[in-house]
Amino acid sequence: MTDTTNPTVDADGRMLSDAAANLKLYDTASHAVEPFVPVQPGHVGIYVCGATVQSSPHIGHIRAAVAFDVVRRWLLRLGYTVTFVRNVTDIDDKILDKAAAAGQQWWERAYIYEREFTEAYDALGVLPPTYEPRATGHMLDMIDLIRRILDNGHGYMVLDEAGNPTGDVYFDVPSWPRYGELTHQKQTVAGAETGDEAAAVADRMGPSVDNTGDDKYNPVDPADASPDKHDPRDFALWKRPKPTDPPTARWSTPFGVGRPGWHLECSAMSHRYLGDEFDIHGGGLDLRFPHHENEMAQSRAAGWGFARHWMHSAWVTAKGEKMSKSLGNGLSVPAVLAEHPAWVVRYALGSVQYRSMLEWSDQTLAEAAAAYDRVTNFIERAAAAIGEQPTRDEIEAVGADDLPAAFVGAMNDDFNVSGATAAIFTAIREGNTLVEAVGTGRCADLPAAVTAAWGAGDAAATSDDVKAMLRRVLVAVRAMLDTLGLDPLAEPWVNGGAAGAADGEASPEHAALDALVSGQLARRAEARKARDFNTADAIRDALGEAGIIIEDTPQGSTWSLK
RNA sequence: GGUGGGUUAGCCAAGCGGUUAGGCAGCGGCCUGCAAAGCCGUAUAGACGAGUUCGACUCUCGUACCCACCUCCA
Repeated sequence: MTDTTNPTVDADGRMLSDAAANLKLYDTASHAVEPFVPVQPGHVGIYVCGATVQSSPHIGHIRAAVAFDVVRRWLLRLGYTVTFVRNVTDIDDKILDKAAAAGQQWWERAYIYEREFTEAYDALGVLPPTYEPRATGHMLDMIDLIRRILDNGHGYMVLDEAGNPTGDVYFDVPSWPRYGELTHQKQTVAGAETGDEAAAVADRMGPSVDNTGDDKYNPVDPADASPDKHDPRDFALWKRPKPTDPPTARWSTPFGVGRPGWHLECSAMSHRYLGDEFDIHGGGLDLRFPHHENEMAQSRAAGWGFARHWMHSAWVTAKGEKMSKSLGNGLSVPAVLAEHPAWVVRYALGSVQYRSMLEWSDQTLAEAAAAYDRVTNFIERAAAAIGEQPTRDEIEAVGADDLPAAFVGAMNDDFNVSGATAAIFTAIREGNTLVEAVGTGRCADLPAAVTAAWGAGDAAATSDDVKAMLRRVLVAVRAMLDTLGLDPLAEPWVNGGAAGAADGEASPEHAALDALVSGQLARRAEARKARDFNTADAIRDALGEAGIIIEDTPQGSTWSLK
């Protein structure tokens, strides 16, 4: 059934939405928002740098994961198939050091924190990656990559006096004139040499070094400058063991015994799962330089096209400071989830565009909690008004072209989630108007904006027409929320204490509570009917004391947990 | 010093050369026995200085301030 002449249909016959043609991304390398064109029509390959599993995840780590989860979910809505790779760095100096200090095996520590990260991702509705490679599982890929770089003349081994490999292998930065093409850092100290394009570009932008050749703002620490390096910019591809490294952290290679350099891992793993050239490489902003610059140099020096677009997510700040600087103060994900519902945390993390700094504060969380109430109130009221709650299958099947244009435009504009959220709230407001119309039976005089957006044609006004409109709003709202990972009736929220299990089976506890509360509500309804408001208010107050909130509607009273 | 990002009303946060962003908080109204929820309306903006323009928050230049990254080991 595949129509290979139609570029909007991929190899699996999956339809790409019309909206997919308008997706634009900011690219770190070009510093511009530009149209997204995939390497392979209908398919997107993404590699995101995952965690170095050395300690518990904090809110800053998870923000990046949520940001790229939204990227992935929107690409899926657009109709793309997506191969999403997020690695685990499970061998690293810090892991070795911290494990040794804690009396752990390094792999023991890595596994413990890898599980914590996985639990955090799951709790916040971050979809599992298509592949989640560990660095230690890809030694052969790394060795192959080093060999390619050496063969191409862009790296060198450090030999001992007897001419044997020491285990140190460096990337030869001066041999790669395109070095700096991602972050455009100033590359030369002694002035631009001929042929160094990046340096020439950098030099045109202005000098970074004073007349004496010193750079007081960026001094090179002599202790860090290995005498084996040919150039101070060269970075390690492979590292000989430190005396303190345990025997289990040493791998034999043609270049000597040792372990991988940090940058090498991601180049090797991204190539294994995504091939020579792929669409998007993401990560936290602090990875731009040197990590991603070096990855790019390595992979391209190995002869691969590597990533076409670079996306970097910004910080979470606390009191204006980058989160990582204020660690140890209860902002680990488990600590935050102990105090706030997961949905609220996810909303707060995803409430601004990925390139904007996100200030983490009580107010951020309070606004997210208010958003939760507004969203779930609408979803419950709308479902009650139309007599059903659309299934998850129906929500997931909604394509980008069926969503409000304002939402699509915002998401296509480099994932402007603020604009997208505005579209959701606008739809909720219009949906609430329809809920009122159904409840009161006054269906004749709906606002023109509402019928224009959700009506099926002429401005008919029967109750069934209004319900049909409301159903469209409800499906669209939930699908938009789902694109942000926030449909309250999706996993993991639906079983995680979210109110209103309208789509699923109620828990036994909920059923028991419902029976008890319903009895009280029946008593109260009788009291109200008899205009005995003292009794009615007393019942409401008593339930309120127990954390149960009563709301009176034209269809009767409902309850929910505070 | 280099590189990148930013400065929008009480707070958070968008689009847009002239037409309501959105949310939270506030105020007025409707609905309600009273609430809650919801709906309608509404005040307070665009760091500063110049320029382009019939018109700039939006474009250009400059200034100030804030934040981050800067060479294995975020």
